[in-house]
Amino acid sequence: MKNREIAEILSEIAKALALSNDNFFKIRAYERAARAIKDLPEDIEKICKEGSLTDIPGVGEGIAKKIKEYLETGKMSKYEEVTKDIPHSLLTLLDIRDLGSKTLGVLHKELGVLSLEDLKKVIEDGTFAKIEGLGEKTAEKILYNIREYEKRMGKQGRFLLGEVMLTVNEIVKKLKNIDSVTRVIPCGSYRRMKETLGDIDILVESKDNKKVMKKFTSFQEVKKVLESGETKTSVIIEGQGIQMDLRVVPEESYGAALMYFTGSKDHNVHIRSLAQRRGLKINEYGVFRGSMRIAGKTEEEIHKLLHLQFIPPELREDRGEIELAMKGNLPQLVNYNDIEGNLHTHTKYSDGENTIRDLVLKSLELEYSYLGISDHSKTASYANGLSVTELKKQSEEIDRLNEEFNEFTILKGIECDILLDGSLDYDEDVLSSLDYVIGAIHSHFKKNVTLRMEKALENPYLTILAHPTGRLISKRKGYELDIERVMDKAKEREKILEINAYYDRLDLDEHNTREAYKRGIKFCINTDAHNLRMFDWMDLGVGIARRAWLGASAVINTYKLKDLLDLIKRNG
DNA sequence: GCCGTTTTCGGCCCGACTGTTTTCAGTCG
Repeated sequence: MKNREIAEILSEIAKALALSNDNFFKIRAYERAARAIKDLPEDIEKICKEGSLTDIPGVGEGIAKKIKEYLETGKMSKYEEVTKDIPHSLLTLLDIRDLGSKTLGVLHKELGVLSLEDLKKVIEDGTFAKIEGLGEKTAEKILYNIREYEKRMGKQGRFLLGEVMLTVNEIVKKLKNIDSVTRVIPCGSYRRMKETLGDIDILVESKDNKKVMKKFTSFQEVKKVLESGETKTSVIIEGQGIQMDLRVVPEESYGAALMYFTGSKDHNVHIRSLAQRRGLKINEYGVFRGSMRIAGKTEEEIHKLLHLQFIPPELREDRGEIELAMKGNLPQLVNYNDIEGNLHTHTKYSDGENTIRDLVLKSLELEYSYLGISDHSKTASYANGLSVTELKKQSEEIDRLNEEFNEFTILKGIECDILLDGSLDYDEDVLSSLDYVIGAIHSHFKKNVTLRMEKALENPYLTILAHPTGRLISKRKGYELDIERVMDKAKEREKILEINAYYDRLDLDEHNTREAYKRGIKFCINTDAHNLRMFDWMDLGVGIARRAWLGASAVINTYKLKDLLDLIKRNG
């Protein structure tokens, strides 16, 4: 996939144009196209071959032609042209907070700044502060931001959703405890359930802005206050170093503020221009006709006023959801409370921390109606995989517990290693004694992974393929495999692909999930839980499913027990 | 450079905060 590569080039063109003071709207067009391509679910080369580049929102004839040129020749002449007199080292300086193209353009022109070293030098020798419009305070602020920039250089610069969830929950709880606060909702990419976040946006409903801001900035989690006004405050959070933006609005504006603060940016721009064409104006305080506010209290009433079906946050990416909402054709998405059970879980029998009973009680707390136990198979010695004898012992314990909890069902499963030759880790008679088998690759990531998976998918006993690409978001790229072939085989053999909601895996990701969904493949959302707390990651997996536009019928662990058994028995 | 429920030309979302200014430009989301 060259999506990221092309997005980066378009973004650099935008930066170069900005430094040359080119047309503002042209710059924005490049930025928008770059964002759309970076987050595109499909492979851009495939789209180009189909001749449908201009179907991408924000890509017109001009940019399509440039992308085509790049894919065919490996070069983009527009990029070469605009960066001819602007070194790459200058463009990267635009990633420093509060240093925009206007300021950097002046520094380049008047002080000859070309690099980070140059920039530091002109700040330290005082020439920076002498430029008209700048000053000591700005110099100090930029210097601080340079240090922060240097710290995150080389790092991804984004945070994992599952990683920031705890921090967010803590702070939401504290905010709710403030007297005048009536509602607190995390917005932004957090609410849209993107797998990684750049920052955290929190919306508060209160009549006493000053009090909220004062309390918030004094929370012990706050490391530095970037800015703080009547309605908006930005801080850096201790530990993770993530930025948190807090916005306070009154009740009558809460719906409009939710929409504004949830984004995405492109979705908002699209919605607002739609309103504009109807003679309306939308901002974070409401929908206005002239100076009259005619809506704003809830998101639902704003959608209704614009003749739009309600658009769930996870779809708000300007990928065609607005057009569908206009026609009332949005997909019915799987819901967070549709999940009936977790089928990929580990117990003390292998490398989990809890007993089967503990997991049953946790499942009951979550109002699940069944639970699948899937400890590791015998070859997975590093994870204390189960011998045939141990598996039998576990089976007997499950029988006893099933009698004890008669309204609830525990299913017998296994996370079975797919071996080097593509075979499964137990004999047929063992596999056939189980309710279902999850196949997983845990070793030899570079050896014939595609072939091994294909062979495993042909095995009649395999039910579900675990974490199909093997990636770890922040650490490991994944197996060397042809995921398209694996998807085709899964479809052919009617096998189920797992959406593994372990916070660092999130595998399949939303793009592959959407591709597989288009093929008519079914999924199972699991948390791969090794302890009770990990059960709470289920929402991450449902978030991926929703972002990939999946309906509940594509997710087998939303089925009632009987339907689930029908499916996996037929399958296994 | 993109785009169309007044348009294939002439628009392009909207507002908060800060610092350097005496009314606003730059940056951000």
